[in-house]
Amino acid sequence: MNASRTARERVRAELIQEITTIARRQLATEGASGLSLRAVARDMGMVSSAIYRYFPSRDDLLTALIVDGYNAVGEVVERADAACPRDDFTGRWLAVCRAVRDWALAHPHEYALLYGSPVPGYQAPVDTIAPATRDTAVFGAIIAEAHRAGRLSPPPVCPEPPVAIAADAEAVRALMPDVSDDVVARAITIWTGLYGIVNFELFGQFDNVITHRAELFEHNMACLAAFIGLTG
Amino acid sequence: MNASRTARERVRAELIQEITTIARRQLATEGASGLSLRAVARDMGMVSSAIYRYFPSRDDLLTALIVDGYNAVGEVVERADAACPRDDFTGRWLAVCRAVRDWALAHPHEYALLYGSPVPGYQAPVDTIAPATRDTAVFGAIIAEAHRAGRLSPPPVCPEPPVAIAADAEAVRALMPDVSDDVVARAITIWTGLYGIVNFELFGQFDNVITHRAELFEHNMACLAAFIGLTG
DNA sequence: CCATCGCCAAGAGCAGTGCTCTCGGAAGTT
DNA sequence: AACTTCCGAGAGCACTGCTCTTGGCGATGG
Repeated sequence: MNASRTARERVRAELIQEITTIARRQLATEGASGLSLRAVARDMGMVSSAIYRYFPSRDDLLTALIVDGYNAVGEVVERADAACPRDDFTGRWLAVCRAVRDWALAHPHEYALLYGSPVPGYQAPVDTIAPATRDTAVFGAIIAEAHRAGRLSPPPVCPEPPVAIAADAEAVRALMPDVSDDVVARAITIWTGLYGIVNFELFGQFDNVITHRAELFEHNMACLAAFIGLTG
Repeated sequence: MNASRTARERVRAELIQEITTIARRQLATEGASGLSLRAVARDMGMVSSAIYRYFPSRDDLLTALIVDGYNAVGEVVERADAACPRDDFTGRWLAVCRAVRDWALAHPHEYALLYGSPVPGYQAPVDTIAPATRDTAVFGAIIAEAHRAGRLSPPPVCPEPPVAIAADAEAVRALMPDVSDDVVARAITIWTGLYGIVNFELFGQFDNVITHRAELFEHNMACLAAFIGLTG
């Protein structure tokens, strides 16, 4: 029957859920390299080989955690954006920046798994691509809507973008239609700038140098907003 | 005698050198997590326990590689800067940016060890601090000398930096005397921006999105130079 | 209702890891 | 020549990811 089969499937799904939950807890305390299938099995009162019924390899478990992580940061970013007045574009940008940083500080090991050095030998499967673009889509929407509302006027400090990046810009424009190549390039600049400063804070480059990190971050993001020409 | 003692010391130093060389080769091919003391020992025809006479733990070997890595990128940056006319500040900035990116692309695993996710449980000892600031010192010098030469005029796009970061700015000013808090904040922005884009390129965030990476990088760095007000 | 098939936990086992300990020999010191 | 120090070798511990086999339990089909 379908019912019984779904019962089987249900307990299976629940076990998978429990495995990822325990794995995420381990990831949070030990870090990615300390994630051990055997330890997860021990925590569940199972034998290590049983785990392999649900995750064929450690990398598959990592993939599940990565997908969860991208979705978590994506959701946090979407919520932060949604909580802002639609026409406060600078506010929306700052809100999503704070959301990213706060989530990163709260889940440093998960963040490192997403945006840090890739695990050697690990090739991100296609399943991770879609969740990985959730936050980026929000950024793109903010820029696109600000542009459409006429609230985007980039100050003329940048040189003209080279023609070589026109093709890439065309692809990126899927996220933010109608903006110029110059704006696309600036968007990439502030996008990488956001994650660059979060990386430096989390990965230790600010140690012994910068102490008022929240204030610096806030100011930095405001400057990047001004750099791309967000007004208000 | 001193001579014999130094003979002992010399063969010891040579062995340490050989260990780090082999370890660096392994790091380049396998990545940090694939670095194995036993494999290094095998490559040297030693038994694994003998390695511990020279490096008390795997982390100590990692530390040696990290120090070497910081010095390598520091030297590359210094050379790139030194090859430029002293008063071509924009050119110097772009040259060091390219040097960082080229080195990162040539030594991805070493770069990841320096600027990627920290190895869990690994605490960078004080020995790594000084080498880690070699590249930063070059950046600071470029900004400072441009300011002194009157060739630094930041466009007025940024809000005023908050007073909270004044203390940090004072510390950073050791690298670039006499500049304003605003310039310090912008310097941090372009500094994190440089490594942010290199991180994204190396760690896979540009995959399936950006193909003309050298051109985008070049343009991006030129924009950051304009952002901090480098003229010429 | 019974036989069958498929899923799954358990255990043993392999090859590898970091690291510790002991032992014996060689090199340097007095 | 005796002694101390250093160092390589080997065995061993606890751990890892992963594979294979075994046996049982539950769902399925006749």
